[in-house]
Amino acid sequence: MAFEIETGYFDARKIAASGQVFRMYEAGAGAFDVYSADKHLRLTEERREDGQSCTGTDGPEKDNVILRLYCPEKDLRYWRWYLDLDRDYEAVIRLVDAKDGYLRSCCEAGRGIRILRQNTWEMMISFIISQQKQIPSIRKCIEGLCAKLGSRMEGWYAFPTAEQIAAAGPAGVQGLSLGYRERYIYETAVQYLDHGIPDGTLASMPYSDAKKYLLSFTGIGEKVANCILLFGAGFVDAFPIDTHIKDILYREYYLPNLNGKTPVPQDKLTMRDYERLTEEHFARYSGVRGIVQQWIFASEVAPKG
DNA sequence: ACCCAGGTGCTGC
DNA sequence: GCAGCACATGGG
Repeated sequence: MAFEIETGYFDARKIAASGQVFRMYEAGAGAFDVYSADKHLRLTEERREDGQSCTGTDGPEKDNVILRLYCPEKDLRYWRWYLDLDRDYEAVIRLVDAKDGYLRSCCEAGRGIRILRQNTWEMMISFIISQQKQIPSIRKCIEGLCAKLGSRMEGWYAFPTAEQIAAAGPAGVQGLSLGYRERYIYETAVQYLDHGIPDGTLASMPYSDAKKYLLSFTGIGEKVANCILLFGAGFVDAFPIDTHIKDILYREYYLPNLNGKTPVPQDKLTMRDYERLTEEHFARYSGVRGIVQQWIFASEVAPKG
């Protein structure tokens, strides 16, 4: 079944390349296959040329995209929610400090990127895999894991459930180039079956409780927890700080604001220092800092199509 | 051969 | 609390 939705601020290619989702593939001009847990969506995107391609000015693009969702009717609500179409991203763009030229260029480059509301369990395992890996390699590992342990669908594999990973035993996660993450994945699956999610969904918990819960799993630390909260639980204020974001914070917000003081070398800055930098310079984006983070990451780190 | 990748766990102070 | 190190594997 095809369902048509008019929207604005949507760029599927940028979303697919933004590093937040690993199972979203371009399948020809303006068409994308998205896989989430045991669901599949074929998405097409048609852009109306409303005047010009807004380079320079920041005039809001109003409902200039027609999305077509091809999926079973019972999944329509899931995918609509997944795409986060109800959030006003133009309002977030309007928050951007006019004096912050760097961030202005990032949000222009990142215009059209929405923060997807992905499956929490899938994000837990995906971002455990992501540590110390590059995005193409992460994709390969995830597809390998799906093919080995996930349910076979028509022409693709579902993301393996915690039951499937745990039932396969420690050997189930071997032979997939997961390296030292094998243990993290297997143990997290077992722990997930034990603890479950305390009270329904992470999204319904207070932020700090949700984070504490995630940190209790083997292989989930501060950075991975923030990615899960941001991409898999709807906490758009979560701000994952990885090596790239560290470099950028140091270059764009630490060095230019020394006021004559002698710089501390970057490898001397602690995690607290980076958190302090974010607090200082991104306070005005409180509540939506994850969106800002994604603009930065996508415009500077993610593979440029 | 060397360095790095969307880091985390463990140890020792 | 925070530093220092080990941990697999693939790619430049």
